[in-house]
Amino acid sequence: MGPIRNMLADVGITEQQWRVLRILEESGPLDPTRIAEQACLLLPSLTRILQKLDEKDLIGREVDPHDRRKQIVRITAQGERLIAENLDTSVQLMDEIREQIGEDRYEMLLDLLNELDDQGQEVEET
Amino acid sequence: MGPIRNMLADVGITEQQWRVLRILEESGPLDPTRIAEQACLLLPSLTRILQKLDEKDLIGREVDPHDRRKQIVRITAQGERLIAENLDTSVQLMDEIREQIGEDRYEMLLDLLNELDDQGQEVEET
DNA sequence: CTCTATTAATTAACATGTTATATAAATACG
DNA sequence: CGTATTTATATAACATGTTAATTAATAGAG
Repeated sequence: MGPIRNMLADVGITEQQWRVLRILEESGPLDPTRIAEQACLLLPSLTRILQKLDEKDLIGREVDPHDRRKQIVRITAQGERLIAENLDTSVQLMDEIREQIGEDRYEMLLDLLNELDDQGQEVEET
Repeated sequence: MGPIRNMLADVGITEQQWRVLRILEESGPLDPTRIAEQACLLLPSLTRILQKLDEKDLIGREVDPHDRRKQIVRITAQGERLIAENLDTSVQLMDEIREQIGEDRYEMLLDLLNELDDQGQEVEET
């Protein structure tokens, strides 16, 4: 179990749920499609994750009054509290990982993964 | 859907099942623990994959006579035929991916991922 | 030799990945 | 205006990832 996964298990959420929460906290209210883009998740996965976060009262959802197909998802005060209580530890753990592999190598890895991801998108469009 | 996944879907197996089959074809009969190591799979996942491959008669299994806790898993003639009929296409598709990202970058990516794996770390974005 | 600890594999329970399909609402268009 | 198409989200069905618990067999200590 990764150290970050350990920490999150203690507060009862998964890595993806944490990821979605952080996106909502940083970017403000969003509709599911945009959350999925930012989190690199497919919509069926995101649907389930939002249902879990909703049950835990970490997010709230309203129908978009301008387009009733859409939702507006926003983090709750309780969700913000959960982030505030764990962000420092999370950042610290990420720093340790970056240190162990090396800052430059870490950046390179992220670049390569993004490049691979971009390529995957192109292939889909044919 | 990735191009390789597409090809495998046509013959009715998944990428992981293909991966396990190829390991058995290259390395010969193995016990599940060693297959899991080579395929970077956890044993519970491998257990299910072996069950599926067994149902499709692509592998066979016997109890190890020297240690009856262990199994000896081997690919069947039908499994070897499936690989023979698809290996060329698979290698071709992988070559295309390597070309698109670049040979040097591809090697670098594999190195970095192996390094991460050696450290027992995981790619976790906060 | 017996009892306990360890090992190999499986099962259970839950979360996510992936593709196909469904449903409702908005848009396009004749 | 009414119907066909598109868009946003959800559901279904199956495969895998992940951790804990279980079972059967072996190895080891006393």
